[in-house]
Amino acid sequence: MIEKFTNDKVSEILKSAGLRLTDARVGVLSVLAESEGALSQEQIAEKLADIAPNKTTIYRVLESLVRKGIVHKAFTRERSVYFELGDNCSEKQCHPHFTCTSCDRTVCLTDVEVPLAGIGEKGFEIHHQKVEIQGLCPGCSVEG
Amino acid sequence: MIEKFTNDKVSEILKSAGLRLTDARVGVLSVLAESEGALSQEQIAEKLADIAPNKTTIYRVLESLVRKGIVHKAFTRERSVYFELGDNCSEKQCHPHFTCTSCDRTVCLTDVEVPLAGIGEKGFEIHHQKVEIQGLCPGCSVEG
DNA sequence: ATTTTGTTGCAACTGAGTTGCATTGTTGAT
DNA sequence: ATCAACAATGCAACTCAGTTGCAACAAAAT
Repeated sequence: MIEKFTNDKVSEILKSAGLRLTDARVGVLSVLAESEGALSQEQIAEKLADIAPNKTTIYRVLESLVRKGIVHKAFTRERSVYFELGDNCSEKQCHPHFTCTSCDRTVCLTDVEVPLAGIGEKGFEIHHQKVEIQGLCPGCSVEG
Repeated sequence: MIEKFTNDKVSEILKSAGLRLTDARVGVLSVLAESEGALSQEQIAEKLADIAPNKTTIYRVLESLVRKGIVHKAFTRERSVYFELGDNCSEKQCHPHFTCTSCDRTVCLTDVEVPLAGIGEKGFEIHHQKVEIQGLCPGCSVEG
């Protein structure tokens, strides 16, 4: 598997965003870069057991990264927020997320495009459009 | 303003869903029917001050209504879930919700259609697609 | 090296939503 | 109308993701 982000790349991202280079930030960003899908604070904490940052720190790191647009809040499940890198999203739209109601897994549909809602002429200015889909994933729809 | 649902209509909906007719259920359903937008448990409780059902009851009523598809979880904001009637949604898609990042209001775009993601040939079976939009509402985008 | 300023850890807190259980209300059969 | 069966309710205690205040600390600028 190809490392999406080298350590140098992570440093560069943080620097150019005007964020200080700290172990926690590098850790969180690396974990998100290596993950297939979005992760909750708890999942990030598990993967950072070696540097074991406090959960408050992880939340604050995520907050700073979200503010800079580097990380997105992908969706909320079971009362927890799931975070992911914003690099698989176009300017105004995140890739859709599909959650299977049978096997309960969530999949990132990074190659799927859904057009922006046509609400420009009504005076709305779209900054960000998010699509969430529920249904049966390929595996479960065959079995059913 | 036109009452969307008469009391008889509410009774009928509950009966045909196989749900018992109780004060709490009629209350919650009426409140949602009369509301412009989605409401949280707390907002529903405020509007039901006359019958003052316990918050547990409201959560359980909402759960039963969601299970029957009468009510939808529209979106999550500030860690609370907002509920609305499912009657402004087509079979497989809810109307989009727009949240203004300036005035912080959320608007139901009931007349806006966004096509379903084209993921059928990949084996996904879409049951429900939800669209959330952030940006500036007509009022705020003029001022800015 | 020192100052400035942003970051971290800790412990205590918040509050939306949940759970178990005793009580009450709805419904359908008699 | 009465009653049994079962579903719905209220209450109090709980859960747990996320937040807050503050003191200690570390990164970057001088």
